[in-house]
Amino acid sequence: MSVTIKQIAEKAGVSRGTVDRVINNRGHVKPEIEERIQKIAVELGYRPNAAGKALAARKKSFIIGVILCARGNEFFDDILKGIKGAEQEASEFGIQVQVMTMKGYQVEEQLRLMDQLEEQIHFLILNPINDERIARKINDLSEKNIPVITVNTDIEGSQRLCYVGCDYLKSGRTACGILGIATDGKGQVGIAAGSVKILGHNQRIRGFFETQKNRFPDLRILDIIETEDDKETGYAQTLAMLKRHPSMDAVYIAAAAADGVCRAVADWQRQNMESPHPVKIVGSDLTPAITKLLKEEKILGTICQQPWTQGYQSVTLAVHYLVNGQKPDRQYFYMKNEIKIPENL
Amino acid sequence: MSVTIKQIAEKAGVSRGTVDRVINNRGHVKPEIEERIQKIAVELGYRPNAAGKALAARKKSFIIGVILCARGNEFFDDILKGIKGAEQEASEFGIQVQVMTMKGYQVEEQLRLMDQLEEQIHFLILNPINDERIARKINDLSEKNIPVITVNTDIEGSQRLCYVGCDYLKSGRTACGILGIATDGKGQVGIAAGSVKILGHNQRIRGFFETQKNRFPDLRILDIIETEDDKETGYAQTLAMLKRHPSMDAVYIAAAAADGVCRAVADWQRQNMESPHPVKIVGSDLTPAITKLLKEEKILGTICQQPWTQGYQSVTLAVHYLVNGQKPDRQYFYMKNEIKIPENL
DNA sequence: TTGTAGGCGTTATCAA
DNA sequence: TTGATAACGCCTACAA
Repeated sequence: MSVTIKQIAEKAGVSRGTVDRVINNRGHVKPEIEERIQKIAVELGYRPNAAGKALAARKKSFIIGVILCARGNEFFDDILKGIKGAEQEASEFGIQVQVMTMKGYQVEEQLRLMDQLEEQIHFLILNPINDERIARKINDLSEKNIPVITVNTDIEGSQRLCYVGCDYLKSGRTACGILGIATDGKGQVGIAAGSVKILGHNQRIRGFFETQKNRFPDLRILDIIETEDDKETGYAQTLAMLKRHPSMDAVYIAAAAADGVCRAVADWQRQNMESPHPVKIVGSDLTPAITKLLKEEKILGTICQQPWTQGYQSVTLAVHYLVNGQKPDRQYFYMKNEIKIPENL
Repeated sequence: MSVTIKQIAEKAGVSRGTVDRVINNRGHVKPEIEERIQKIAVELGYRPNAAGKALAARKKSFIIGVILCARGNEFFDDILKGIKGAEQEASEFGIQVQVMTMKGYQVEEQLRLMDQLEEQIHFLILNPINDERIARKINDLSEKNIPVITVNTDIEGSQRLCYVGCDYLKSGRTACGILGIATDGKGQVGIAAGSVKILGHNQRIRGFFETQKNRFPDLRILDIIETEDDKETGYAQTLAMLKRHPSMDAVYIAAAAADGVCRAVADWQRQNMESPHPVKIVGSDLTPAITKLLKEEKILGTICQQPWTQGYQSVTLAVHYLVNGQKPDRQYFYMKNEIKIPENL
């Protein structure tokens, strides 16, 4: 049976209160007694009981705030589900979760939401826009004792506790690995990014190049376009790219707008009567749209990033911080890059 | 803030004890009062607090027994780690976990271990040998109020509460999907199973055939051998198979003994000077041996089955049963079939 | 059939 | 600086 504070107190000949003060570094304990208690705790292998903590924590009633650029972006649905899942657990600690979503990536809007939440919350989970003003606001909150965790996208130059999300570099490498396998290392590849300015897409492309260089030297990357995460732009840009490079036989979609890209490929194949050949496509994430394309075998596979876990884990880390006062033990909580094909959906 | 038994008691004008009796169906409550309390509980959306339950459960001190055919099989290391992870959680409920491992698959040995544990435990997690005597023993234990969960392998004709483990059919389908992609749907495939008598390997092969038929009609399955999960047998059988079918250009390893198979392929490629061609290999699971083969690019990829989660989840389900008296809500807890290539290790 | 009281481990408050 | 006490939500033995 595991060791309790009570047992330590008995063994040390002090009250439970004193042991609690020592264990949680609350001060107000005579140094020699502190030392004795520490020693006994280690000796007995004391591990705090989470259930006890949970019960005691209910008297405090903290609130965790969440801001996501999720409106009109179905990719975030799974992140939201993960947050909902953790909310149940948080409520056992008397902790509430307040989620706000915004549409698009306006810095002003995000700053406004942060200001608004500031009064009510004790912790912030943020899907940040990579802008200096946001970074400053994060630091501002941190100083006011509202720690921040970034989720899904990270931001440079801020004091966020940690980042929970995709390892975009690895995601790009994995995509290249799959296209390398599919084309016997000889693919003529085009890349469709959302915007090369978006940090994540940029890193995916870097990762793709890295693996191309190291492992598939005969694979060629012919072109990179930007879809602006928009179907129609994606369609037009992809079609133009295919016309520029008639030998292209593979496409990596490092962003949303997979529908547009796939439609362009299909149309081009229909038009390009003189030298028809298949174009192998690898996508990113697993939205309903992508699932459909997978099942219809319009794309070969897709590289996913555990969105549910991103939501769940960020809340769990916040709960752990609020209940135990413990910071996350590392800066980066990277998700797995899961490869999905029709067979293992 | 979430609803507690106390709040329900106040609203219903009865004591907490009575509410507890109703909520947990302990009987000894006047029907009309029972009904009233039920109604209020639903109305208020009562959800029991796990922390409170955990604390109260500590007074009972249950023991969960685990039997695994894990000795000398490094695949089970991750399952054991998952069990260790859940043990921590279980100990907060005052529940202990007692693990026994055995080498090989002797029915007698497993029966002996089951007999031995029977006296001490309140729940059994079993990696069963698919034999009728084991099934009978499972039913025997169930009647003695020791429920059983099967892990990693299932058994027919028993009353185990549920199965936690790999969806072998899907695993085989996924392997075929990858080899289909890698060979442009035109591979000449050999399959290396451990033994076609092992249920899991058999299902993997069935899954592989299924996808071949439905999605890759031009892919041909030339031969199936049995490695008996032994390196040397695997080597010899594979070499013989390659000699029988010189056109073979892909191998699916549905079992352990990947080293032997890969060595045979390498040797054969060295010998077969007249018509050299690459042989693409897909494996199963992610043991240290397989990881090495992946990194050396001797195999293309491998299909994994979340062994850690198998261990963790089986214990969690047992804990949940013992603490809440609730049976798992389904018969099958299937793991994801994760595709691993060097880039997303 | 129903209510009361004490305890599970931890923490906060108040008194000494 | 330290100790005593009550509370968090749930369960159970015992009393009424």
